[in-house]
Amino acid sequence: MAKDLSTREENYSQWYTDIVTKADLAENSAVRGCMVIKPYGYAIWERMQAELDKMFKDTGHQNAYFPLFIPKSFFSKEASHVEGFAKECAVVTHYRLKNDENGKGIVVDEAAKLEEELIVRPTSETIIWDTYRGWIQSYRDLPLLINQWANVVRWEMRTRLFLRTAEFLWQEGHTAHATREEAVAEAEQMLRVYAEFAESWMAIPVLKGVKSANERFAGAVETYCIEAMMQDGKALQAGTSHFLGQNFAKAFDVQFLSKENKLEHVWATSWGVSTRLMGALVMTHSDDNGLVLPPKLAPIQVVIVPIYRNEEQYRAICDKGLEIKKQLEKLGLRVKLDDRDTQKPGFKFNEWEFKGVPVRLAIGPRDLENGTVEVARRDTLEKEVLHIQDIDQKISHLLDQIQQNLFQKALDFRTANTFKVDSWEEFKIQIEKGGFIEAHWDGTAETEQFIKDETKATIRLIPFDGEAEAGKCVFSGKPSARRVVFARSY
RNA sequence: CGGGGCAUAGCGCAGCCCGGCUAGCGCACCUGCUUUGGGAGCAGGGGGUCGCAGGUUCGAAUCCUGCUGCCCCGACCA
Repeated sequence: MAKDLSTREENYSQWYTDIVTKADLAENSAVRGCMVIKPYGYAIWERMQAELDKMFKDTGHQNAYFPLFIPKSFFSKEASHVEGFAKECAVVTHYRLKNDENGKGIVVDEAAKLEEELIVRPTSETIIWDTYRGWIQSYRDLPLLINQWANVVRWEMRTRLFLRTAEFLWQEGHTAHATREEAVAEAEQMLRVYAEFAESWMAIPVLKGVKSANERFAGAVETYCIEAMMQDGKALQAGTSHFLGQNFAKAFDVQFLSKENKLEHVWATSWGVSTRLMGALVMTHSDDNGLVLPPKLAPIQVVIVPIYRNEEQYRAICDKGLEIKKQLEKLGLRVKLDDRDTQKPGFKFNEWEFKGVPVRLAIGPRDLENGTVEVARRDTLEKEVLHIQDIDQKISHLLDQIQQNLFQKALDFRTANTFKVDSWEEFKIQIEKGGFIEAHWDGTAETEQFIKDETKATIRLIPFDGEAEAGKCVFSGKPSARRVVFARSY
């Protein structure tokens, strides 16, 4: 049915690219590694932003904006942070162009060299902490709870639309607290916010946990994360939240006077999700017929397609369609009446299916006579005929059902592809098949590295809700107190 | 930065080995008529410095040399 689309079976990564480009979410740009997010894709991102922003504000955060450029010297102040990002920074060295003396276009004016080079932010900890020094004097200034929506640049070798691009959009929260406990609680709280968003809005089930030292954010004391399973069995980190300890406060000399009149360094967190979530959304729900969107994030939740033979029918059916649209919009639904006279119904059916619209209503002459409408749901591709007077209640209910069904399907898939493994032989076999592996680990970086080198699998997280269970490390045989989750990842 | 491949209409490709008339096909696009309950049919039409620069030749998309760009595979990563 869906022509021009690879199937997941044939070529999973081609299938992903096909959906992103053909559903009009994004395309590659003239700039290597950078994408153009197209209106339909951006509309989904805006819906994500709107809900996340509300969740951040509900938890007491305020938005602000910090510069795109960071003085190079700021980067060197936190040792492990520099080390983590140095290899992928874009650097601004000059501030002026001029006409080439030989008449060959525009060249960099070497006379306009910056005294101090500027880094295009790969993340904003350094510029933000340099700023916070001026904002924080006393415990009365704490906690400081700030978020920013921004673009960042990480010069990646290999890029893929949404999943890894040289420039991407994200939000980064940066908070300052008087105590260690409060900062840890903040990092944990924001991870719960992310998990809630992923599960309730994106219909993506996620595991919550802590990263191993190898996978920790550069400059963090502890990194928390949510991990989702894609349909090819690989893991995708969907959000991270970091407890930064006093690392940045010390590097940037951010101190406050406590109630006891003692000068102390503040405690910090940072947390972020990016346009990568768009990739997660595509890879979690979509099928071989195209994109599948959860109703809560779909820019169009219901599309109405009129079917007609002549001008007279066209007008009568579009009138009815408009009536239904208004009726549904009163319930707060996002509805589109596709009254284009330039495409045939069959074309429209396929197009909206490909674009993942959760519910399609078709109205033709027969329906007009019978007072009915054909309802098709994107997730199961099932169709039924309803009486027009029933659609008010039924459509809202159907959208809820679709939202739940998508979550349940994704959860069932993850459950079916999660395995407890207790021997190294079994581990090597299972990892080839994909999915999450729950195995014991001796807690050493050496073992983790060895497993990665041998199998390309990494520890995705040490689950929060993992039950204590004594066992032996799947690789070294040394004692272990709990299982951790291994997988190959994006 | 190492290994491989590609560059011909908006997109996808054929032609190149073995040089030769006006460079072709599918999709898309434009016009008209018939159509419209799962990607319409027919007819007509528009669109190309064959990546760039040299060379060989009577003649180059095709052969030779150099350059540039892009893609794929590896090391890095949300």
